[in-house]
Amino acid sequence: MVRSDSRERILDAAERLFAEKGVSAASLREIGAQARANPGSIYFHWKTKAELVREVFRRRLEPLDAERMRRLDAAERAHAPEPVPLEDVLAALVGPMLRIVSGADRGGPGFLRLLGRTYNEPDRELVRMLRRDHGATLERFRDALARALPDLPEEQLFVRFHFALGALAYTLGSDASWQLVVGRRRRPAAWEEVLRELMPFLVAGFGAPRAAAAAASRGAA
Amino acid sequence: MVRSDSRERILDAAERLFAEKGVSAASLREIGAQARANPGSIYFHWKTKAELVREVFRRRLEPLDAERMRRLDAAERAHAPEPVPLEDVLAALVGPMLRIVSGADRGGPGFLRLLGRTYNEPDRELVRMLRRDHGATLERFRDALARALPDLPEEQLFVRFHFALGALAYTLGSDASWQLVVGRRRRPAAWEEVLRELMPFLVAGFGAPRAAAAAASRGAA
DNA sequence: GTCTATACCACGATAGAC
DNA sequence: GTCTATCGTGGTATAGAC
Repeated sequence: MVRSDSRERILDAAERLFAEKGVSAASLREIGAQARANPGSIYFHWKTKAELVREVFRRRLEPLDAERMRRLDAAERAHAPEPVPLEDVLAALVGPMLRIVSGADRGGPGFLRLLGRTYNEPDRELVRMLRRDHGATLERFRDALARALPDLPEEQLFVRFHFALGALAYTLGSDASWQLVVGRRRRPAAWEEVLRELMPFLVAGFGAPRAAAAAASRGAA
Repeated sequence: MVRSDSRERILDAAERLFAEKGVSAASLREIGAQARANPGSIYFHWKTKAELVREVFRRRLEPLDAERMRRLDAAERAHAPEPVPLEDVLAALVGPMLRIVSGADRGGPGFLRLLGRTYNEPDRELVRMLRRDHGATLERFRDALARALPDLPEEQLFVRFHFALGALAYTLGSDASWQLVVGRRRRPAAWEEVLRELMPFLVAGFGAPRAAAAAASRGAA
């Protein structure tokens, strides 16, 4: 408590500001101000801004990834030698986010917005960092999806996984973009509900018939 | 031609740099350098950076939106008093992008990446501008989707439209994010092919059973 | 219409007092 | 461990020569 209280305050403020204005637009000065800490003291805890960013993500993603893995592990055990069904794989991927959204986790929803935006971030270094630290989870789920859909050619599976991540990231990251769709109406539903709606959308999308062979698609029997 | 050659060069350079590094990270200095024009002369053509950004978008989106509208108009005429089928609505939305991607339009693919990213941009002003200038198209397609899916409650339609735009925006905007999915493999397919794959994914997603039922569903084909 | 030069400010980062 | 003070860089934008 006495040790380093400001450290946590800085992480909280950084997370909030990153989610609100984007990582690059949020300045250390402003983070310091919101955390009631001096911008200079950020450099006592982290060597650079990038290190601070990294810890903001790690603090949230490590438990999130761990729970996703746990749920996928459990599903794999439950289905014995059979592959885990598509719905259950997706539930293990998306479900743990519901928990964070559901509010027990202070500031969690803000982080999900940040996360959604960051996957589509132009900053190469940031995405590379995210992948180095947390890419293993996505790879594991990608492989689980491949086992759940053995008839879908690998390349199409990758593309569809990409679509799914897009729908997810956009849903999480958006805020302003809701207004593009919804216009002046009230937001259509609480986040929890929206994530629940996402599931059947993705299940159906993954199960869709293949695109017309008109594209002269290569490979893939 | 003689008149203001640098003006077009500046727009091209700005578009390229916005797509590559993001709107806020691309500086007027760098834009000027790439356009072989002086940063100062940008201010002869536009009052602020925001005005330049606005024109970069307008230059591409106006023809794109016009073609989308034309195709939707044509589909509506073709289907007489019946609503346009879901696939055709989506084709009118996504199809015109294929043209741009297909290369006749120099720099077009770069713009699509920019567009995809911008819908999820933290910068409130930028999104507001985009909506003011080009939101009418999305509203029109949203309404066409509502007519194509009369049994889907309005709120769920909105949410699914949002998912669809997310998959689309992410697909367009990504580049780095492909690597998250695909790992070290080669890029799975040309963009044109990927957009074609998107169609059945979205059609199936829109046609999915409602969420409540799916929560406990097992063994869906 | 395009250039050079520059004002002015906010940024990330460092040094050193306390 | 936190502060103040400050450095150098690079951002948007402007003034004025050509």
